[in-house]
Amino acid sequence: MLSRDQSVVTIQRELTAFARRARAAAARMHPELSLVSFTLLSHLEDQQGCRATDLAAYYMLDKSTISRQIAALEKLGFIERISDPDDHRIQLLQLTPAGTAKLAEAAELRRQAFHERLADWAPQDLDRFAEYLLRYNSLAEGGS
Amino acid sequence: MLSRDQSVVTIQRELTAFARRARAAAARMHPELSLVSFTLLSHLEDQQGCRATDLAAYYMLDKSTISRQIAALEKLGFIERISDPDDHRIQLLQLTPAGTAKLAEAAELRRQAFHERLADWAPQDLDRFAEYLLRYNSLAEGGS
DNA sequence: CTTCAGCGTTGTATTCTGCAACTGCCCGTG
DNA sequence: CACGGGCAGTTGCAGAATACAACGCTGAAG
Repeated sequence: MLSRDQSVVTIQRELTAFARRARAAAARMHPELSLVSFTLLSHLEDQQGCRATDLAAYYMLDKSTISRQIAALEKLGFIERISDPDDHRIQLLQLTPAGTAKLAEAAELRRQAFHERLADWAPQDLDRFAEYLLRYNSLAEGGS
Repeated sequence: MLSRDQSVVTIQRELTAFARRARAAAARMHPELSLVSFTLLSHLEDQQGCRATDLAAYYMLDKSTISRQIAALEKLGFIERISDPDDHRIQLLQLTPAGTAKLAEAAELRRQAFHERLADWAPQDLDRFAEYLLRYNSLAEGGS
């Protein structure tokens, strides 16, 4: 077994390597939907809609970046803005049917790719890997 | 236990979420060294030097992108190019002492952050998580 | 009413990235 | 030996993503 420090270094290195390739890999899988767009749509689906500021906070992006991404996605017809009647500063962002469909299509491509890559894994290993990632990311949510 | 499909979907989602934040997180940790620069330097250290083309292939980046990154890192004095005497097309890229020091400094910051985040984990879980990531990435190396 | 804070947009500059064209070099074939 | 093809790397160019700062609008607190 690796020492604690070796394990941490390995985890760090491998997660970084993955992150480094994720953008290009996502772009190859579905050229029309960048990694950012894809994750934003996913988030909207999971959350059943949310505000632009929430997206910015969650993904550590500037609100201006989100604003432009949102504008592009709206122009494509994938999301719509619903003004909050109580507070006109707030826009609730939601997926349109077209956006839901597009997201499902991209997600299916990704799902297939992941399934292929993980085809050889034992179910127990998959389960544990998923659990570890969840645990890691839940810790990361608060800060760095 | 989760079903195989649930596990795969979770792995996909969580890896993507991590990738989405990695750049910003890395930028906050050491503003002088972008995620790309950091990973390139790390790769050079691990491999004891390699060619620009190898970096491009490994990280799925265009060779022009690598070329520019390399040029910037050379200008900063972090790497040096050594022409292969047998084949003048080839440049062996290597870390300079300054590059090694800079990398160590950034790596230490990252290592601390990871250690903190993983402080609560049992050694066995760390070991398995590291193993899973290695296994996943080694499969990914060839293609998507 | 006035001031302040929160949400979102827009202007501007920087950085990253890919594609295509180009140079220089190596190697195999005729 | 000359030539053509292929590999390594660079550069010109354009597009996208991003951050920072300044602004406008709205709501809330005093």
